[in-house]
Amino acid sequence: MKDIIIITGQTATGKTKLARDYALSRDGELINCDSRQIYKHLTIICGKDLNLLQDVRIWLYDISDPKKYFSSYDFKKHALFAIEDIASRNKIPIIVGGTYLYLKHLFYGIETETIKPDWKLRKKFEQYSIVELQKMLKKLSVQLFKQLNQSDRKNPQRLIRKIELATHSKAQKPKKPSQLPKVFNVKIIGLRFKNKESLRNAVEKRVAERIKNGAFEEVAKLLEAGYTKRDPGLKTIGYQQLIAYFDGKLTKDEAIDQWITKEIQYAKRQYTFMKKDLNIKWREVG
RNA sequence: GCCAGGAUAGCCAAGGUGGUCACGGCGCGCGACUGAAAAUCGUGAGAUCUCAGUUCGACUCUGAGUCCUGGCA
Repeated sequence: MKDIIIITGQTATGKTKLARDYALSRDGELINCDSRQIYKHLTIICGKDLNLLQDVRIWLYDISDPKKYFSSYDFKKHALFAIEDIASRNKIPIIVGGTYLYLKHLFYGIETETIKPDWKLRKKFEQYSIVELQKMLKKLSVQLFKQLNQSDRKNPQRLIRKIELATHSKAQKPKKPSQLPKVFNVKIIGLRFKNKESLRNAVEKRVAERIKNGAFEEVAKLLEAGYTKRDPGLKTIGYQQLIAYFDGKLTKDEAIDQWITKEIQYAKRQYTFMKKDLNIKWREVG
């Protein structure tokens, strides 16, 4: 059995640093599993720590354009390739990042993964109301609608995805999902904060640092280059708030406060999602 | 000091010829989430400035007080 180490957990817990330590001490290579660090040009606000990683190889960094959508399926494909490459050279793959959906997809697979996004369809239904989307889905497949929980029934993104599945299921039968081969001995480490205070402290400190490092300048440059708040890569905490500031919708202080708040809320959501995975071994920080 | 306006949850804020559980938004708590996930969504707990009066009943009307905002001095 070959070892593979996963380092995930809440934002701002120091995952990258821990991953680097492992990579150095156990001769490993990193695979990024942070849905934002996938993107080129997003550096300061999403915290690519290039200094920390000078002596370690990292995969899946800066591989997609912020205007392009990058899915958990895309991640899985790239990650499987990297894992195989790393392991074939007898090094240890170390996956690091807080995007649990990506990990979930990689480890446990997704049954409907062969039905790919239909952008024309998504575009079309974007403007539909919840009620209209629900009607549409019920018309196509009462079954799929019934399987949705209370929350998903009012979630436009998920309703649209289900409509997508319903309209394409006839043409493409889902094959067996591919996922991480069982030959690996997987160790998942999750980092989480001891309490709310330590989380808030860490986030505040990190935001202040990123502002000092040029967060505002980074956003200005992206806007100048033609990126907008609607681009997949920029639908990201930090960028959204600073863009609102540049648009005159928020004051500087409001933008910074909201950035911090959203980051804290995100950390909470991450843990809510991850704690259901009993394979994660938790370590507290803060 | 005078005139005018205002005081509703941690913050912003609607309301009604006086009558069951006072509209929302943000934040906060909890949760969902199988090709958008730093996304998207569900759900819960929080309030009528103080005192007195009118009334069967006042957050809503009257009076006094306190505080805030603008104008005049």
